[in-house]
Formats: sequence, structure tokens, C-alpha cells
Amino acid sequence: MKKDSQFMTLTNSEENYLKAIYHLSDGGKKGVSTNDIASSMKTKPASVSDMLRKLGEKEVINYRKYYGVQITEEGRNYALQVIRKHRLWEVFLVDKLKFNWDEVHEVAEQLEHVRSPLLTQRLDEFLNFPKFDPHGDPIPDEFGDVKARPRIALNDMEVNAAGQIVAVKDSSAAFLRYLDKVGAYIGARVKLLDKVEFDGSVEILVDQKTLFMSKDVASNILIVVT
Amino acid sequence: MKKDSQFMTLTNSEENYLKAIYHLSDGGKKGVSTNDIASSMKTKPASVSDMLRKLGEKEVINYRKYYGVQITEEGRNYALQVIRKHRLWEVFLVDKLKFNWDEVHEVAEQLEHVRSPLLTQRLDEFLNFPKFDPHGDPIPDEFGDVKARPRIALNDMEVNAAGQIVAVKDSSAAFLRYLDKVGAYIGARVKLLDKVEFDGSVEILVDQKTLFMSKDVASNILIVVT
DNA sequence: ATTGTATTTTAGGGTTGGCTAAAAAATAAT
DNA sequence: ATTATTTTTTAGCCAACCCTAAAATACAAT
Repeated sequence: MKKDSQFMTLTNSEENYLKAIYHLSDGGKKGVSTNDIASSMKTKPASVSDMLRKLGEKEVINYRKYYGVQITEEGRNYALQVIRKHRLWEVFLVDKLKFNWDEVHEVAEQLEHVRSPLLTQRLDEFLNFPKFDPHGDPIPDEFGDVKARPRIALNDMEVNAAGQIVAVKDSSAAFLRYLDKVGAYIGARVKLLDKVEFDGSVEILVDQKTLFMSKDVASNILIVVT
Repeated sequence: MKKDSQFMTLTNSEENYLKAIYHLSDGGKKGVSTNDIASSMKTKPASVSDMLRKLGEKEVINYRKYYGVQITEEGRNYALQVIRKHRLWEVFLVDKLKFNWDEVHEVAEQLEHVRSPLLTQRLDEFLNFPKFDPHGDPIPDEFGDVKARPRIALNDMEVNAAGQIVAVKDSSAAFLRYLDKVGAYIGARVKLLDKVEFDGSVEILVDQKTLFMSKDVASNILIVVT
């Protein structure tokens, strides 16, 4: 049952699953597991299996029973349009309605499902074609293209600048263990409190704690300043 | 099963039914029929019966089988809040996103169901607490109170002013037949094209046609200028 | 008052999306 | 390699909301 992606419509629930699958695969083309989807959506694996069958029939994912799923080209485009709407609404809520950046998620989860291409286009225009949302995440354009986020090494941040950890250069087990121990996981928000001239080490605030980090370590952590 | 109206939540579908019932009863306290609800919602009477039972259990309507339904105090308040959201979004779409006034309904039908008291409040603020929507309908405030629309007789309109027929003073059958014949039903949009000094008669545009109307007739038609 | 018509409700069924419990398949452990 | 464990799927059930067909009730007409 092939439907052209231009005219296909998914239910809100299907859109939410697709979004979750998109986020869990995150660039990497490896499959996503049923359990991961279930826990990220706060639902049960049995419900996920059911939904994967449906999404597979609609060809927005490739589904092989007992193995993970991969999102298809159509699926990715569809997901990106939902994400586009979500992030545009977040910008609206923060910039125009004076919401705090941590109050917007739940409301945007509802607004992202409103179906009106004209609305999305006009909202984009009204907000002056923003490229990033209030969390620093990029807003896909109408074709699904995203602007690469300008990423810098943690030790290249300005003092008092804040941002989000988006990647690490060194991915040795020891390094990742260290990051995990101090709470510096991918996605964590960090603030650079001070730079030590002498050895280039930095004092940062991460996961509600302040700590010192050597220049060596800091230079391997990539940040998006927001 | 009594639920306090402050904390009760209805599904989107239940909200739509309640809104339809509210609009069909329109001030008058007489009951609304199952068939009327069905045709106004483009659904079948059997589906309506089912829903009425549910809405009755939730005490937003008084339901007696085989007789009409009446909306309760709680129901009316709930409906007014949905209508409030609908009309605020219409103002947003027209004033901020440059939609035409006849393009907004479908989108507002979706936006009216977004659940976030903070969003509604901030939107109201952002729009500068509008009292009427782009169609001239009043926007209930957070307590459900609506500002009475300033209504004037058709022949008291300014030349080139446009508005909507909201009521008639004379409701004799002959008069109503005449109105029906010329397409001047309640809710119709009219534009006053010219006034004849000599006899006080008016030239108007209604239902895509221009016609002359005596002062006597025009003075019995009440308009809200928009 | 009885009959006929229109309205409304009930009965039964379909779809979507969730659940639990049990079966099946894949993966890990010995 | 076989067994144990984890993961995933199937089977069966429930609730919301819609439908059609048939039964029940109300209303109108004689």
C-alpha cells in the first residue's frame, strides 16, 4: 500500500512514533529497537510492535520482524516536517508569548500536529525564518534541510557562555566513562564559569555541579552555544 | 459521575459536540434535537445518541431520552472556553499571519483544542485582549462573559460600511418570507452601498446581489458593523 | 383512538490505539 | 551446543467514535 509522501497523512499517534524513531536513529543508519521506542514513548513494547506494522505498511519505515526498524526517505521527510512545526512553535512561544524555554515543550507537542501548510509557512515568515529553536536545535526548512549548528570546543567558549554538548571527538571507553561520571552526556547543558590562563583548564557548570576540566578533555567536547 | 468543571477534560470530539449544542441552543433555553446536532456535525443521529449519553454522564448537558438536550451551566462554561480559544486564534491568524477572514475557520477548528491555560492567556495578551473576532463575533473572556455587540439598524449604517445581520425586530411571517427571498438571512453579510435622501431607502449588497430596500424594512434589520 | 410518519435509540460491527499474558525468536551464558 | 534470559510478537481484550439496520418512541393526521 504505497502512498505518495506528498499526500499521505498520518494520525497524531503515528506522527509521534515516527518522530521518536527519527530521534532515536539520529543520523546513524542502524536500526532502532522496539524496547527503545517503547520506553521513549512511555508505552509498552506490544503496542509498539502493532504500530511498527502499520508504519511499515505506509512505507515510512522499513520493518523486519524481530530486527530493528530503519526510517525511510519518506519517513524522514515526514518526521522533519513535524519537527519543523514543533520548533517553529517553540520560537513563537518564547519570542512572542514570553514563555520560558523550559515551559514550551508540552504545548509545542500539541501544536506540532496542526495540519495547515499555509499556517506553517506564514508562521515561519512571521518569526522571520528562524534557523534554531530556543534550545539551540536547528529548524528544518520546508524541504527538510537543516543548517549545521556552529559547534566549538568546550574550551573555546567565552566565559559565562552557555550551551549544549552535541558530540565528542574522542570516543574511547575511558573517556566516555569519565563523561558519564561527571554527568556530561550528549545533550547536557553546560555553562563555562571560568578559564584558567595558566594551563588552559576550565571551570564549568554541568548537571547542577561545578567542576574543573583539563584543556585536554575540554578540547574533545563539542558545544553548541545558545 | 460528577466531575468538577475546573478539572474535567473532554476529548476533542466531545468538545466539538458541546460547541455544536451550545451554538444550536443560542441563548434560548429550549432543547436541541438529535437530528439538528447530527446535521450540523455532518454525522449520523445514531452517533449523536451515543455521544449525548456520554455528555449527560459528564453532566455538561441534561439528557432525557427521546427529548432534546439542554446544556448545563458547566457545559456552557466549557463551551465558551473552547469558543474563546477558537476566536482568539482567528484574530491571531488574520491580524498577525495575514490570513483572509474566510481562510481561518478550518485552522482555528484545530487550534481551539490545544490545552494550555497559559497559552490562551498569553495569546490574549499578545493580541491586546480583543473583544471580537474577524467575523464580528464576540470573544468570551476567561470567565465566559461576552461583551454585547453594538447593533444598529441597517439604515443607520454609514455608506460603504459592511456588517452582518444579527437579528430582526419584526418577525411576522410575511417579513421573514421577504428576507428569505432576497437572501437576507441571519448571519448574512451586507454592505450598504448608498442611501437615498428622499425617502430614506437604502441600496445594499447582500448574498452577491444588490437591491433597494425601503426605510421601513431596513429599520427592522439589526446589523453588527465589522 | 388509531394509524402513519418522523425521530431517536439500540444492537452489532469496524477502526485506531492502548493494555496484559503468553508464545516465539534472538541473544547471552555456560 | 545446549540452556537460560531478554526481546519481540501474537492473541485477546477494552475504550473512543464512527457506521448501518432494526426497534422503540414520539408526534401528526385522520
